[in-house]
Amino acid sequence: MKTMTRGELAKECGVNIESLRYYEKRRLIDPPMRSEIGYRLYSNEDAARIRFIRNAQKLGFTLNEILELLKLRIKKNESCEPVLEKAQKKLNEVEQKIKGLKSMKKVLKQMIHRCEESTLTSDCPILGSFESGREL
Amino acid sequence: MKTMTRGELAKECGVNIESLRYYEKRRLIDPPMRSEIGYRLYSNEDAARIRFIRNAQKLGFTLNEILELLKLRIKKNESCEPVLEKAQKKLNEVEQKIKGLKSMKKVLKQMIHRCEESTLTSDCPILGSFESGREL
DNA sequence: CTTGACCCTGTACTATGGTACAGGGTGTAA
DNA sequence: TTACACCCTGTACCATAGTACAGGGTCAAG
Repeated sequence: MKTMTRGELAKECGVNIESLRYYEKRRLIDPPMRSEIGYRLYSNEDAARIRFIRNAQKLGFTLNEILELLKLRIKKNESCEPVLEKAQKKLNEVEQKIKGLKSMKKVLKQMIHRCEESTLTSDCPILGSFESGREL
Repeated sequence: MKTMTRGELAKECGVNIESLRYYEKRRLIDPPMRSEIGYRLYSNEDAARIRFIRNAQKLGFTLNEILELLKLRIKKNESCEPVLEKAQKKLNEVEQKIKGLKSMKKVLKQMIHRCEESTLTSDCPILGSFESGREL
């Protein structure tokens, strides 16, 4: 299996080299294999995990939430119940976020439209964008 | 016009009373009117602004980004060009976020499905969820 | 055989986004 | 008239998520 050093992985995933150690400390990634002289050796799965973490962060999830997401793996001989429940909860969160982003999208489009039509008004559509989405 | 004190606004918007002062310092809200004895008096528009801020935060925008969004108001006698450009940029960001959330949604649904069907496997679908969305 | 580019550990510092006082004023209700 | 719930300012503290050393090891190229 192809492996990467810390610097290579950091470059590959576009993260700071120190962040990798930080994620390891926070248990977001498993302690990687070590070479004979003690260098960390990362797998492609580690890379996928790092990319997942960065993407999820951009979507507004905290590292703790991301840890929860990552723990949602189904292991053999283990009850599915708790996983199912958490996955369902996360799914709801994700759907709420999508909803919120869609209203933001709508309002941005409105603004772009107004600009293009030169319908200059001083009221701000952006403030109304969540009026009916307070529960997010 | 109906006004609110700091405590009332905080309660109304479900935020800590001190956060309001913090947002004022960060210029996310204008310095509000003051009563004769110096109490802050907030309008309904201020409340909408606070709600917008909180919602946008949950969607993964930083306070600086939110400030950018809030500045996207069209003022009379002002060129629309820069607003248009920024709005377009923000719109792209929002669309990318929606994309990312949709792939996360898909993968969560998959997991729920697997759970329900008791198709226990040890491979984790979550890691693949962004494989084709690295540009987010 | 040493210089440069990596890696290791531990620890300290930073930025962001709050949150919590301390010390003081106001205003109404018992 | 004093107790309580508010408000004010300034400043200090906190958690999260990194980021940057210091001090030291490894190894390939010149």
